[in-house]
Amino acid sequence: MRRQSKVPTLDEILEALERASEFDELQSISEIVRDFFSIDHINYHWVSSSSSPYVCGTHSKAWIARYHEKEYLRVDPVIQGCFQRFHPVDWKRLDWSGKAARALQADAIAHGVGTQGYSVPIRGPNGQFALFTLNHTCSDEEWADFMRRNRCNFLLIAHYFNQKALEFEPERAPELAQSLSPREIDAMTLLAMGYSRAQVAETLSISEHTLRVYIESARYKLGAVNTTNAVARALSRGLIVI
Amino acid sequence: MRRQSKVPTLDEILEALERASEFDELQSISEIVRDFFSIDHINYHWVSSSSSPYVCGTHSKAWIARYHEKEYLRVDPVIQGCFQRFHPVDWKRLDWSGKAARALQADAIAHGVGTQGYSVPIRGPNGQFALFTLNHTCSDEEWADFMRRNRCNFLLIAHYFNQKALEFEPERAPELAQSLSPREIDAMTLLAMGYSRAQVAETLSISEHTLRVYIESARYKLGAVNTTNAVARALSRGLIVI
DNA sequence: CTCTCCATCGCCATTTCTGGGGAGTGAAAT
DNA sequence: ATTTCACTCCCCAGAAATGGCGATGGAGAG
Repeated sequence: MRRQSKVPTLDEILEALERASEFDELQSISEIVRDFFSIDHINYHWVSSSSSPYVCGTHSKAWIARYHEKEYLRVDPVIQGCFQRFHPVDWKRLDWSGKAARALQADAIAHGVGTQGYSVPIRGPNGQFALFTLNHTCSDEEWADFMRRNRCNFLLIAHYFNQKALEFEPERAPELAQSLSPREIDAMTLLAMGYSRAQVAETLSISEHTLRVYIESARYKLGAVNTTNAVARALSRGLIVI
Repeated sequence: MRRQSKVPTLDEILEALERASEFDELQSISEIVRDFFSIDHINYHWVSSSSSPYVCGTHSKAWIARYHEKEYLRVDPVIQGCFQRFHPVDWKRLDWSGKAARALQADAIAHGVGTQGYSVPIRGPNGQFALFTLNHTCSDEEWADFMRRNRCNFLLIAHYFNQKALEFEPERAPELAQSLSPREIDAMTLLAMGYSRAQVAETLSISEHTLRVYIESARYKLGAVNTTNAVARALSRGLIVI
């Protein structure tokens, strides 16, 4: 048994994650994970621009502040690339050709993020989306080899981090019970597909007025101020899919 | 090394999953996984009401057919429970009190599904959702102990199954879109947040006419027919976040 | 047996979008 | 150096969405 040794096993790290009862613990576990894998940085980032940022990891405070200040979230190829993928992705495989993306990249390296990156997308209920990211400075070959050996571990650690984040932020998904009725889902889906109200009403074989009741009702349930916002909220909560 | 033995290691199972190139292979790997864990059933189920069902595993064809015939999808507490959760869930912890749910439960047991169940929710891009389920007939204590020991493995296997399913259904993946300009992203984001055009224009400190040019331009790039559709597409492609 | 929620229908006035024109600047890319 | 593209500004008229009023019947839950 290695229980007494200074370096914990992966299982012990997962257990520690499971036992964590407050945010600060995640922060210190981040450092343990980083040391365990002997890499420069690990970072957990719950991606959402509307609510307060939810980040923990070993990146410098300066970098995190700058990331928000510059609103890099909007142009980050890591975010955009991972959002469309299921599988974790090496940063080298992303598209950094945009001007804003290159600026972000240079800024990140200047802030000591590292030259190599690997991000695991994680998704929870209601369209929740987070990234678990590893960073290091080393050769491409070393990095690829390291990833080959450890990516399963990263999947698990990412999962545990996200589980805790969801636990600590229950207000993120509170009025989930307010799901939409089947007709409301139909209406929202067709609207998201670009149908006008008249077309939706015809498609659903109901009067346009009835349709409006559904839209209003969905809008109310979603706390949206107009149809576009209702569709956006329904989409980002995973209530509809287009 | 157990490489030569008849029973594969978990790593070998994951490798086999990774190598799989067609649907039928997943079916046979399901049986290997079932035997590996010595349980009654394992099942991978891509949950989607719109497209054709996507199921593989060791449940009987009769049960799968009945599940669809009876439209149990709509009332299944496993689906409803897992859809709202991030963490895998034991079927005992779900709410089986509804009339339809109890009928489903009785029907499932009659079809040999087993008395114990454990389902892992998995989510991919664009609201993709799937379940990886384990079933067995044994005591609650045995089941709980088995799950404690193996749930990390199930997370990984579920992930690999889903990865393959997504690979085999490429039409679900949206074409990687050309990105929007910063101003277009601003416009789409604010529209998604429910701002009217006048409000967006004021927020961005531009004329409403200019704003319209951005919206039109984004709409064209996204292949959208109207603003709501453009916002929906931008959201589901991860170009904007709200 | 209520009570809530879902599904369905109607009218009117006002606000907001949409689609059709056109035009000039500066920065980046080829 | 020429082209491309992002960004900015302007007008108008018709189409579409919104807000507020109200109503009936049925299914399921407590």
